Amino acid sequence: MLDIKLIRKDRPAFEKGLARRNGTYDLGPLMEAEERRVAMQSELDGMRARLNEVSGEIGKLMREKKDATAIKAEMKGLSDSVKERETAYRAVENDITALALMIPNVPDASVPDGKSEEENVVVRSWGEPRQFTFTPKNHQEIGETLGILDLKRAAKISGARFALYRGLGAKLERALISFMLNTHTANGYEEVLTPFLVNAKSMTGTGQLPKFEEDLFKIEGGEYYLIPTAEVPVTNIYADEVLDGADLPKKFCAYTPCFRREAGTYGKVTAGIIRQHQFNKVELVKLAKPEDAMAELEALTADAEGILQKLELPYRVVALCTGDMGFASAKTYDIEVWLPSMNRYVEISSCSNFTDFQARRAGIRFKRDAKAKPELVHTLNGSGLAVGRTVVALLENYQREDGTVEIPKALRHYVGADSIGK
RNA sequence: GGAGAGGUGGCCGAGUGGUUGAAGGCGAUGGUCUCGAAAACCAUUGUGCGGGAAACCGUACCGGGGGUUCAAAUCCCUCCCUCUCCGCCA
Repeated sequence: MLDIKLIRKDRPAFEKGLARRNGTYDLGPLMEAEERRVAMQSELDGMRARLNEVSGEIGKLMREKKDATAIKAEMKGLSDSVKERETAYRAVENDITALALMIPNVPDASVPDGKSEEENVVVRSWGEPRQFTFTPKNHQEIGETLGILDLKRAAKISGARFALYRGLGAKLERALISFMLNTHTANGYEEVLTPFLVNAKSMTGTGQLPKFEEDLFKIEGGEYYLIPTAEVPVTNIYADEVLDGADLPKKFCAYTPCFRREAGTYGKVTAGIIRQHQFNKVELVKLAKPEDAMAELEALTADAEGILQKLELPYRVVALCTGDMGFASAKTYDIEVWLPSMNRYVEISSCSNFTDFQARRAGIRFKRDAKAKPELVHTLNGSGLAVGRTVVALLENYQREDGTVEIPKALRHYVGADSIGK
């Protein structure tokens, strides 16, 4: 959510920022409602002041055993109209909230302009795509041949876009989760294990609701949503709290499964386990002081990259352009890993600075010192990494001509094997 | 699932329907004292919104929502959450 007070001060700046995104966002209805709200509040406050004053006088009269019937009757009228106006005021407030929740974050000045992912900017690359002396297979073929991936039976159990890992495949997935969490905790992130079902308030706090409900799985009965990312439960850990500025930045890492409807993606990658309704992910989340947030984004991205470096997987980092950035983000880097079967880089992590956008929705604040006013923190997160896609990258990049797969050195003692198959 | 108790300021904890934004304690902050510290003492100490350059003024908030009343932390309804006991269960 954007800062309505700030919009009031400099509306053109916000309009310019929003215009850089895809889609058009009209601040008109929001600000008109806000103007109405302010006028209504002045009026209401005045009425309530009068009511409070006279009520005090009535109290005095009653204690002195004097008659207050007439003045009571008069106040009944005022009291009733206050209630009427309060109802109208609440309606306007609700309108404002509903409108404000649908407006995306303003892109940071450093974000490149652009309409679509075509215009994202490659920031850096690491590692060289391997030159194969044979035709590399895709991960599905490798995995099924090795008996570590059984998508047919996953489809039988659940349906399309689900995975069944077996044997060393299952162990590889588990090993990666441990490896990632251990790496991140060594870098100062606190490991947390969160609920995988959350309420609507948490989803609203991070921005999945109300606008993107169709992307989410909702539990029948209406109480809970399955998390689409650990970002939701982790960012909301300190919702409606005031943190001590000395404790910032807060750094968390968390493993969770992620559940996504993937509605409207029928045309997109269907082969293998690239795009699933359920996948595992290790997430990094930070709560930072505003002035530190951009530097923390760089550091967080580097921490995510560290995993790929240890696994010796070639990747590149891309700065998303304004047209490709997510709803809540002010700046996003995608990390893309090289996939031989597709002969291109594919997203394996997305690292974003949400500035105060989520913090305002979720009510996450901090105090610089004991006397200071509370301020909104800035929130950040990034995948560190998507585990399923890491398996894909490992299988494809480390495949041998004989169909076996080497396990990268950093992972061997987690898996307890040097290779898969043989 | 059955029975009961409770949700008040950063924390603990009072609170008879009317000078209660809320006693008291702890903590925190500033000060006095001290070579310094501790202790003691004094003072200050919530958040949102509106107005104001500011001092400050107004208003709302005692789990959420609704109601009764001139007036609600206090009464009523409802929802949520926490705790205790019994049952069941990973």
